[in-house]
Amino acid sequence: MFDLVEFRHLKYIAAIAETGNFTRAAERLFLAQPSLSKQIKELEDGIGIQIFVRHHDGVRITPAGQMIVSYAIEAVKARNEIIQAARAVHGGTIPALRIGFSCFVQQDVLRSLRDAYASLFPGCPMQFSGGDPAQILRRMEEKSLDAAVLPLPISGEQWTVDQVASAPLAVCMRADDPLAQQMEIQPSELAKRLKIFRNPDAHPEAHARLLEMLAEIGIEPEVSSLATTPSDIQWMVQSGSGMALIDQKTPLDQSLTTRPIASVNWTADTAFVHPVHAEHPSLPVLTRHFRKMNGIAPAKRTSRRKHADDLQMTLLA
Amino acid sequence: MFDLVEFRHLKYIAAIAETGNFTRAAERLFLAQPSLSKQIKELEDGIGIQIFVRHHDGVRITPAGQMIVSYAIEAVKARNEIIQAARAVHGGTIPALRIGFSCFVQQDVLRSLRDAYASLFPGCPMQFSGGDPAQILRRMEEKSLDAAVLPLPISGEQWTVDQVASAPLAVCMRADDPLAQQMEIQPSELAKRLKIFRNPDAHPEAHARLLEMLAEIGIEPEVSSLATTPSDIQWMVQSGSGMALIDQKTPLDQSLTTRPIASVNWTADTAFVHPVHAEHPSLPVLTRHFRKMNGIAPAKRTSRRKHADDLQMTLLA
DNA sequence: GAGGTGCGATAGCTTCTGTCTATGGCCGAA
DNA sequence: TTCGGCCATAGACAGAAGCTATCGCACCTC
Repeated sequence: MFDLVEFRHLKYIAAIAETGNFTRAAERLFLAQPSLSKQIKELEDGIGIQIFVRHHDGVRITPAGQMIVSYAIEAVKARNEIIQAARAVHGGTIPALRIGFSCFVQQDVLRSLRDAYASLFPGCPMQFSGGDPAQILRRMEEKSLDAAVLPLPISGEQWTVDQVASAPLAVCMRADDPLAQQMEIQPSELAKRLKIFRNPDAHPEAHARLLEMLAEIGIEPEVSSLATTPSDIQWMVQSGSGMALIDQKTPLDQSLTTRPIASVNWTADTAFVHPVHAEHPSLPVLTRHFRKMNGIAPAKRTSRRKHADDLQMTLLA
Repeated sequence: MFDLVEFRHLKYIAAIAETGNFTRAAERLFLAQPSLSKQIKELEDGIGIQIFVRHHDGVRITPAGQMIVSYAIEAVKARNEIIQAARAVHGGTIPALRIGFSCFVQQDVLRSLRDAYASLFPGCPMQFSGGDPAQILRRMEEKSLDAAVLPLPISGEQWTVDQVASAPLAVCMRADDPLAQQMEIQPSELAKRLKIFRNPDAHPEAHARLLEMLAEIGIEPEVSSLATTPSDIQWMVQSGSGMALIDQKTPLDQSLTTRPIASVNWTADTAFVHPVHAEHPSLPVLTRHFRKMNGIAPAKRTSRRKHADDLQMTLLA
């Protein structure tokens, strides 16, 4: 009974749903319209579900049909991508996936990426190479890297960006700093002490954005120390050169601590980035994988607060 | 080229992979062995991927084949479940999905569930009903509820449990409490002041687990106030009856605040639970949906700290 | 209201293909 | 050597998917 449903049908269903019209769907499928009608009718009868309601001016989709339509579109795309990727694996034409990453990206993110890749592309090698975001983007443009894990923001039409992690942005300071007695750091206090930054050349866009955000809460920091790695930053903070802003998940030296900034809710976000016109055959599958996660994730997305009060549920006792 | 691949093939591939043998797979599929051989051969030739390596004593799976095999198994199952569910929707035989929830579950989790259901089962009604976890489990056994969103732990062979949210477990206290000046609460201090608990009858397993965890860090609390809702707890804390442990995401009254417990990393986890032998036709699809999220999720799962810290334990709210 | 237009359904024929049975080749165990 | 297990090949056949031609229906225009 389920076996009546073949990919062929799913493709037809997707085309009909997208054109809203058997005739045009048939054209798009290079098929005669009666063939299409017949296939769909037999399918509907076979599985006992009416998918489309025929009108004189096209078709409407039933609720049950909508379920099938969404599924069909997804399923066909997934099939094609998997086969494409498996073909590449089989042909041995999968070169190592060359991933660039910033040393400011948390290791567990890289680990997750590695694990996901290993399970999706068994036996296919990866190469990781660290570097500045600016340099890594350049290397992706030169095609000496396939993809990267980088701190946001990354803008530009040429990049496909999927956020994969997010952590609060916090003030890093010495644990024995008097300010560490406070729960949160006030912007006014931060303004005087925030002096350690990443080298702006490493990720100009992120630096600019950070300064912009600081300006919004009235901070125009004196940028006096430039670091290139998280341990540089920690060393600088430790040696008393000032405070820094870091990803709260960064593993910290014992002598250091972090505090949130009062009245804001900033995050350090990390994304999986690759050129829109990807070259490496694994990228569509990987991207699909990430999108699924972010899609309609139940809970976990604190940013969903938007609908805070539209919640109306039938309460039964 | 992709269109050569039909569900029929995926079913065959899955059967061959599972039996390791064309002949037995053919039997299982009620098919003559040559038909199967021919189908697979044509498929392999068509898409240009060798999936199986034929030996005199059966078949091995190539790496590219492995990708396709895993995909095939998943895809066939997904198709069947979707059709099953759509059939139920179409037949109007989908009774309202009756969800029980504990009032200690954060609303955004319920909202996500509602949204996911609405998008997977357009037009199908839900009914929510609040209550104690113990009572809700009982009602699921009696089949007056289909599924529930509950704090972990939930054990027992009869339940299918999928974690859907997790938040740090924190100490809830008055904002003007002297201890609120501290960043973290030491277990020794907590021991004296922790007095407010959920009614143990509401979720005996969680209560027991909480006491066990507290014992591990040397706390044997005096359980002097019993609450049945988060607002009870907040009221009790506010009125000076002691401290409580709560999900850090709980919306707090202004006069209250939370602090982490020093040296541990406990979380309050929430799960989607239903009887293993589910009755409601949407449950396979919903569960599949949640599993996808949790599967190989790249980062985002703060609860993954387990690796770093054995002390981390699944807990209650 | 007559005729035109756009859409889907039906009928009948053709072609393709998935399945069957029968058989062959290969390898290892008895 | 022979037998048994396994997969591949060959040829026949039936069913299914496709095509063309045509119909029916609703709506629009004049």
